[in-house]
Amino acid sequence: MEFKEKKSIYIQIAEYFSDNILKGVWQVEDKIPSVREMAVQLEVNPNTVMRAYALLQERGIIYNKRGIGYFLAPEAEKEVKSMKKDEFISSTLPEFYRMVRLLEIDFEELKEGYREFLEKEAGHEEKH
Amino acid sequence: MEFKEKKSIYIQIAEYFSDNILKGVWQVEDKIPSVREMAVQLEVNPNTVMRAYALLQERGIIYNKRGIGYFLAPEAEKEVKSMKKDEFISSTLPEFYRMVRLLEIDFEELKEGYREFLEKEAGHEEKH
Amino acid sequence: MEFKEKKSIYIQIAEYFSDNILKGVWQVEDKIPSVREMAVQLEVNPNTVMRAYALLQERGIIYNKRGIGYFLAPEAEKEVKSMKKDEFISSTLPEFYRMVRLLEIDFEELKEGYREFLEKEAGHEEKH
Amino acid sequence: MEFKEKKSIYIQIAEYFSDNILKGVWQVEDKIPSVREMAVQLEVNPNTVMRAYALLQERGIIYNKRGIGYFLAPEAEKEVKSMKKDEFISSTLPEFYRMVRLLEIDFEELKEGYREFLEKEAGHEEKH
DNA sequence: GTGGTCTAGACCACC
DNA sequence: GTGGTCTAGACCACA
Repeated sequence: MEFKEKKSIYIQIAEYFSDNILKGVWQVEDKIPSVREMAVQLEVNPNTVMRAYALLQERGIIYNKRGIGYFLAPEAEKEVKSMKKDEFISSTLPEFYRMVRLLEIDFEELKEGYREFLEKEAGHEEKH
Repeated sequence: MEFKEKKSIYIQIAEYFSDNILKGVWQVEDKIPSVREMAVQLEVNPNTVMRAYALLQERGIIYNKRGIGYFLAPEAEKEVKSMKKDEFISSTLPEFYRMVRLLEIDFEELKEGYREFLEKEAGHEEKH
Repeated sequence: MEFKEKKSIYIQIAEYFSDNILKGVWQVEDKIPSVREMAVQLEVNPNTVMRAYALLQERGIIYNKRGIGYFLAPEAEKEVKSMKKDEFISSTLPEFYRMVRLLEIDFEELKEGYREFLEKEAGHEEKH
Repeated sequence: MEFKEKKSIYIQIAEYFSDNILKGVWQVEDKIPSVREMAVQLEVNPNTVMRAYALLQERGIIYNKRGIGYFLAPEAEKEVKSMKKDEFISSTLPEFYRMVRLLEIDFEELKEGYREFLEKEAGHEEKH
């Protein structure tokens, strides 16, 4: 996994989990990798993974069984979805509209671009 | 002018200028307020304004006449537009598509939302 | 390290790094001293060091790993060399030619002077 | 006359005078243009011209007859020459040697470049 | 008046 | 520990 420059790493890790839950890759009650394991895999400081897990736990997406590990919460998918939706409405969408307006971009172009985006992603999926 | 919590102030100041240039509020060769003046007006430290101006100068949006002040560069509008477009394509748009896809949002809804956004903005303009 | 009066300190710090890279003292991927550390060592304010580092980063000579520190960029030497060469051609050389011409200096003398300069520098190196 | 970005304007004005004296364009005891006249001609603030004249006077290159104007000092050429030589030795030359060494430039190339520089300048002179 | 540099010291997010 | 941002206040050169 590669990290983008701008966002903090622990946020990107948390998003990686959220996205996979939303995509249905992981199922409720699954055990998720331990902090140490994840840290090695991502080549990241364990503290950073810890922080990502703490964030997810705080939002009710995962929970902890002491001495055993972290698990996906029963409500995980619902939580993630509502969280993402809030984020989309309060942050992504306004910024998007603002830019479209400033740059006088045609909405139809964007629709076309989205179609291409979906195709490209479908291509990626097949690879796995 | 109010500042958002997350973005650094000097970035927001720079964006405030960029946006106004794009909106045609300011014209090429206009003198922009002095560092100190702007600092008083925005209730921030002069250093912070200085930093915003330095950023804008570096990007060719404003230029300096020594001992006199800062002025909008001839290429200001072109520079801002190309800069914003790059940002949109490399950052805003991918994030937007990603979210739309994850949340399985209908594109027609967004189009409708955009129409409302424009109306709301038009309302704001009239107030001034 | 001593600073000259005329040039700003942060520029001199940046040049100190550039020169050392060009001389091969530092190698690609080396970690460079932290901002605070450097500030103590040079007896300047951390902000001043920060400014120098920001300048070097902007020019692609160093890069940052968040929470860890600054490192020499893979392209550091190439960047520095092309930068210095540009500076030499656009600034140092024309000024030099202009002065030589005005003062009607013999080029052979300068060649001799350069030989002495190299010897003197070699002497300095041995001291270390 | 156009001014370079980096050097302060009043220094550039002073250098413009020095250079012309050294080139023999102006002769001892010539009256030089009044501050106001010069300011209009150069499209510059009179204060700036004043500062340049003050600098030249301080160095014994021009002198002032009250109510009449500024004149080239008898020793003007000698003064300028010694001043420039000092500047060359203490500033231009060391910087030049330093760069030549860092960039590992061949001295013969520079000699060739100087020949071209002289030819180009000769061309310019003829135009006048 | 203008910008530009620097210090001292604080606070924050991140790893 | 790391960088990054910001404030307050000072001083300087320049037009």
